[in-house]
Amino acid sequence: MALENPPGSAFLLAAVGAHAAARFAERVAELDLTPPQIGLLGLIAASPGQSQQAVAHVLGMPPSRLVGLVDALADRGLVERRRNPTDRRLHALHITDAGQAALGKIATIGREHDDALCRSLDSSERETLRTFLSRIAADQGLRPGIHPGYRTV
Amino acid sequence: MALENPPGSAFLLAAVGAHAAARFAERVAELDLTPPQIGLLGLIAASPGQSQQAVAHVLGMPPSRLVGLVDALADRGLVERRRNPTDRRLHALHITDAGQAALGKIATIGREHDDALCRSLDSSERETLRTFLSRIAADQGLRPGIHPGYRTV
DNA sequence: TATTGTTATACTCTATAACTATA
DNA sequence: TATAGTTATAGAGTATAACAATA
Repeated sequence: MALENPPGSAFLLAAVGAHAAARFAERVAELDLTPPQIGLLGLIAASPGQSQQAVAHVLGMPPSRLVGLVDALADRGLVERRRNPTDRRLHALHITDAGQAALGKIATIGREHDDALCRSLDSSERETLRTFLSRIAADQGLRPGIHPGYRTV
Repeated sequence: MALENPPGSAFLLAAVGAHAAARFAERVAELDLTPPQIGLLGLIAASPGQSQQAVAHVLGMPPSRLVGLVDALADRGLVERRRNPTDRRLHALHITDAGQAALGKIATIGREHDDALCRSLDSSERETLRTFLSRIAADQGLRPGIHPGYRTV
């Protein structure tokens, strides 16, 4: 889209945001994890014990898609499914110690990523940027910490 | 990715950017155009007469992918392929009057989209946001007006 | 009969590589 | 032999819908 001169805020946001997402995906590939898997891991850590249906609903994705993501994390021992004894249909999702350790590494990578992306802004400018982006996110109905890319479009 | 509290700049950028891109795609669907088609249309308008190979290289996509995009725009009469008489292998890409008209509508939609996305910022804040984003884009090697989503990852 | 999780199927998007026409 | 453009094939990712287990 080479349309406006200079480009508008929305185009810049989309372009820089796509770049940020691509660079983050590159960095975490080192851990053999994808951004969707990491988003799920973070959500399970933040609110453990939820059913797959509940988590899928929060992320705005079909439950069938969640199965594969949980499989990948469970195969590696980062999360576990615990059957509810009173209603054996439910699989409560919990993070493991290995999962917590992985989240620690991810947080470090995230900070490095943040610094590299915003190295052309000083610390006060970064704060201003975060303020503006948070305000837009809230105004646009984005839930904090949930990437809208999960949603059905 | 619900990892940091509060979320870092990179995550906010990726989330807000994905939201911006999704809303823009919704708006231009009314014209029966997709964002990649629009990006190509804008590039052809900005530098007409280039070969498909050259355009594919600028956008960072395989030439085979460009064929389908050009087909879609040419079928609708928005662009045209002109064979180079001295080297008949080359197809120079040009925008048509209908293509220019479509770009006009797209620009209007883009401004509306920009206003809706940034309605929680005043005009001076929007200017600051554009400044910061432009600086990040330049620092990160993003070429002005080219969406990095075209690139091979 | 309703609900949770899973699997099966089909569809979209894309890259790679084969092909053609021109040089 | 080399290059521009095109077509064919195959792979990834995803949604929809069918299915099995449990209530």
